[in-house]
Amino acid sequence: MDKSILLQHTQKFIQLDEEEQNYFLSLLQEKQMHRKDFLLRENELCTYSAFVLSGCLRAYSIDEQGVEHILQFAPPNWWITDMFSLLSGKSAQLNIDAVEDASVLLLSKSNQELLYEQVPKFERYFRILIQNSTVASRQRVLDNLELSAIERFAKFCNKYPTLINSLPQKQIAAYIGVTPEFLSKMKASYLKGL
Amino acid sequence: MDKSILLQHTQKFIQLDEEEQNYFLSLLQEKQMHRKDFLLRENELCTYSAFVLSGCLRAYSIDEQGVEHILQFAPPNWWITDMFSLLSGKSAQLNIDAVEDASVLLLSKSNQELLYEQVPKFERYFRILIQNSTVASRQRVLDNLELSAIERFAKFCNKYPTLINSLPQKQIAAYIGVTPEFLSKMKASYLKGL
DNA sequence: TCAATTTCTTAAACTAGATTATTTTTAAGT
DNA sequence: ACTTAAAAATAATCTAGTTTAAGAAATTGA
Repeated sequence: MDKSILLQHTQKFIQLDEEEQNYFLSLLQEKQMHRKDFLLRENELCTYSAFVLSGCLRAYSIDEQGVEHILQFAPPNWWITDMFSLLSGKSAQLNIDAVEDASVLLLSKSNQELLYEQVPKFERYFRILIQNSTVASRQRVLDNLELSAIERFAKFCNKYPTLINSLPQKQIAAYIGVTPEFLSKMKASYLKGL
Repeated sequence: MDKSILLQHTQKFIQLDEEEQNYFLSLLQEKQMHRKDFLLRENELCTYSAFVLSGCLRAYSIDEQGVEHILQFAPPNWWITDMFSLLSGKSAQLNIDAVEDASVLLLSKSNQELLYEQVPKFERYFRILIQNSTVASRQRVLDNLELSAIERFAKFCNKYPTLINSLPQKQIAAYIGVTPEFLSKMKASYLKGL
């Protein structure tokens, strides 16, 4: 699988010479995943971040009643990890698996630290990504506070137009925070309104 | 007001020599605030981050019906800003004001960039803070998805035991995502249950 | 210190969204 | 292609949390 899309991604934020690019790639490990394969399970230790080359992963938790709640989808060009576990060294609350066949590049925590030491520019690269991620998750907190279920659904459709068709509706419901039954009902009454 | 608590804070994450410390402090501007004074208003451009020395600030948005939704409280030792506006240069959706008399240190965006150039260690300092902030806001997204209002209230009490007494109940409601009336009701039925 | 404003409580009526259950449709694995 | 399982739709019932309203308590600032 072609790793150049990751280099294109880094180039948006920092300038790397040939040697730095090769060093970066040498720290990564490629992995092919099939639908439903896990990258991380609850209670394990998360030691990797993953960059998605193709396919799609998701990060989710399972509550006491066994219901899944999806924190993040990662289509191509996205990083995904359990940052809490990765940083704290405590066991993960999140599961990460593939919603469809996927190919990812893994960066281990120790290699990431090595990378920061050898090529300090990467402090900036990851700082910027994490900033964006903070902005996004804060916005989602606000959305949950101020928007109704229908509005959250509409926003999801605008934000992830590609996912909307490839993803089971059930998982969209688990992301926006409603039951699958209610999402179905919302769609029906929305279509009726046309 | 004593700026040393900020230096103590940085020292938890990076080691600075005397000169670097003084340089850092020279980039900061102290500001005294009274209760209800604004640091930022919706639709303005956010150009500062603030570190709270004493008192308490909050960041919130106001929806179409005029209802406030609180994204963050910032007691002493916390940074607060509208990261979206600061980074994008677009106008703020957030208001930031003081919930009680406060004293803060302001770091302008341009001084922050200067700081990254002059003392690259600060890339690390802010990266770590932002990482923690991402972890916290992602956890809050999950909490909103999986916890009931009572559970969110209990979690808030555990997490901010000091705020619980100094803060109007109305604002706690605006943070956990319920109406003040329902929070009052929850408290009453909880106490009855004892 | 006292009026004015804001905050808190209580309670009844209401609604967005959950739950449970059944049927139909779609997709997956062999 | 076939079989089994998973996902989606529909509908009736139920409930956590909202809305509206009005009085009591607490803060505030002048």
